[in-house]
Amino acid sequence: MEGKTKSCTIRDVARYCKVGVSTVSRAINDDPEIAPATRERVLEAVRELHYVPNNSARNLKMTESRTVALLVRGIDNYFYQGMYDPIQKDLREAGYDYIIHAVDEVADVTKEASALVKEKRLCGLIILGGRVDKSARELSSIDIPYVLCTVAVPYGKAMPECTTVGIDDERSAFCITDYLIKRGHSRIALLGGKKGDSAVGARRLEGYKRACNEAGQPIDESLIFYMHDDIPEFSVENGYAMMKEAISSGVDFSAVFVISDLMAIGAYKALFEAGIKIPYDVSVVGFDGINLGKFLHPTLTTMCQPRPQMADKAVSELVRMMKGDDHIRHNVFETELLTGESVSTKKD
Amino acid sequence: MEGKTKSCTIRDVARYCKVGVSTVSRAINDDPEIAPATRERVLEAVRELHYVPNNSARNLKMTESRTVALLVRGIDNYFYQGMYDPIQKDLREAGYDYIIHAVDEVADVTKEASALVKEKRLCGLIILGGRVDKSARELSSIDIPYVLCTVAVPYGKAMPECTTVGIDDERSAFCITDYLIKRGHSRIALLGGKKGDSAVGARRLEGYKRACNEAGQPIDESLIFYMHDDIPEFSVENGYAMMKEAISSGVDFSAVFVISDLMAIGAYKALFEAGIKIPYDVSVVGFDGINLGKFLHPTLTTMCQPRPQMADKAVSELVRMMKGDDHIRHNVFETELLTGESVSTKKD
DNA sequence: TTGAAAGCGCTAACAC
DNA sequence: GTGTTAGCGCTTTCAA
Repeated sequence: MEGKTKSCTIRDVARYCKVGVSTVSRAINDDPEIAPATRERVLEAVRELHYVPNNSARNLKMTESRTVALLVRGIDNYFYQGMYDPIQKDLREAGYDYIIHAVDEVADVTKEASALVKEKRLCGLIILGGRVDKSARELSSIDIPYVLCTVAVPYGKAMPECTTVGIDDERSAFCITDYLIKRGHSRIALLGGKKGDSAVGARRLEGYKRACNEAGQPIDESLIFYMHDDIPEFSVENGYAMMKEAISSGVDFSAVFVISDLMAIGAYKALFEAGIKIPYDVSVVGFDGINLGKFLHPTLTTMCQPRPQMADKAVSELVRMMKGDDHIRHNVFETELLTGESVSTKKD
Repeated sequence: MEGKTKSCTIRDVARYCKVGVSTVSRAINDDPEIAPATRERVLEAVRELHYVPNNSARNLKMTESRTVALLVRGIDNYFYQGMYDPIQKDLREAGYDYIIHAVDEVADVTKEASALVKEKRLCGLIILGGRVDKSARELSSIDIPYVLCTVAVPYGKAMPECTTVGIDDERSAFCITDYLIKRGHSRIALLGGKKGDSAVGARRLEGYKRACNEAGQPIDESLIFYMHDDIPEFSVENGYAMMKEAISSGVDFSAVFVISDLMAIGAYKALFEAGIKIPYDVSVVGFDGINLGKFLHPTLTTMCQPRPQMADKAVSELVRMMKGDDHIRHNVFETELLTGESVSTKKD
């Protein structure tokens, strides 16, 4: 058993094989102009010595790479499931390596991004999730092509000056609320975002309000419930707590619009525990279109974000830009109403 | 609007402020022995120029860091939800920075780990998920403290020679199968791992078999179902497909042991669609103890892996080792039977 | 308190 | 084909 040897460098390998460092470098980089015999000898030594190239040094030296990073904010967000695979596949097919770097909810995406770019000599970047606000300006310090995918833009703010892939939250929320209204519901509760949220929560709230307004229904603030601050955002648990709050508030409603499917699962539970039958007593709609919705009972009616297509687009847009086209584009995807069994038609 | 300026370096900042590079270095690293006035001036320039230090160069130079990496295999695995937070929090409290690096299912964890260690000058590493098989030997090339958390060790293989945190899959599977047997079930279907799996799937299968054997029940191979290769492992969809297969096979069973909770959600759906009532017609138990189980209807009986405690332990073990204690320990956590409403007692 | 200079490990010119 | 060598951008002695 060897002790904690100071990790060996390219020079150690070179010395070991009695060759120059560049020969070792060539061997490990599959340089064609090296004698196959030498290459084998070097590679053998590499294995022998457990040599692993120091990427920092490598990245420092190299002028360009074929590496794209996927920067994810909120790694455990169930919503992204189903996006990693297409992104990875598309990127591979386009001939790029890729790495996933996750940052936690509180991290500064912009900073992480800049650091990552420098560190890895990235040639492209996809930022998944997060929001763009005051730090948006600083995004411009990223000097390689990048695209923002499903990144929330606070209501009222201008779109960032970079390529984006997303949906129109306001419009989608409008549509699904309108769907409920068309089905005869006039008292629709909203399980929304955090109080004071200015991103997705706010956009979806706006859509909800507009639908009510256009249908001539006054907004009843007592029908609007906000996420609990002490429970993770957009979680099942939060949906459960919010729905319980709605029920115990005693306010009357025949339908609920829950702004995320995961929260809707929690809402289901709260309704069930209260003996309220979906959709007979109360109709429920979610938002996102995660796969779990189809496995609920009753299956969940929701607005589906076309995640695989969005993932594909994020990659194709990035590839386009990496090839030199520095046009900025905002790709707004249509959401699709996924009809489940959780909504009933109300006849007065 | 500035063009794509070649990203600026410490020398650019130095020149801009008319100071030496080391002064800039001191400023950005909060070196105490620098005049506050100079520091401010430099920091101002840093902002002005959008200067971001190149981590590769930094890591290359620095001899030690306080950075720990969390290497996750299968980033979209719902199971890990609830582990990121404690790990992050514990690490912060212990005074370490940390980064999350995700590798996809097919990547070579060992290689990624070695590269990451060198690249980031890590002082510690937690590997979450994945399995240890032929590459186990090469783990030894990681020359910093690291711990394997919820990493599957193939059946029959010796435990790796490093600190681990996990559960006894065989024993846990035994317990929950035994629980079903004690509740009067004698024909228990198993929705297991992939055919030929040698890790968790195999261990849980062994536990199932042992429970049957010890209860004097012969193993009926027709009761054992394997994951479909064309559907993601351990997914809801796979559980659904497997359960459908079990139902349509016509084989008789009064209970099902599903080796993951997520799969159990799919199984629920298949049973429901077939008009089979849980737990009256068929009892269902899962494995893992993810939060969603409590939100199902009926709530899921399952073996709960104490994820937060495992996360805490992973960190405390790592910290212990980083402080110089190079003792290896295998921490095997007890799983806990979480009783839900999905199991009925069968009286003959 | 600050600046000059020596590398960290690697790649890529350039010589041989 | 292979070796020598000049940096990549940074931190860190060591002098001033």
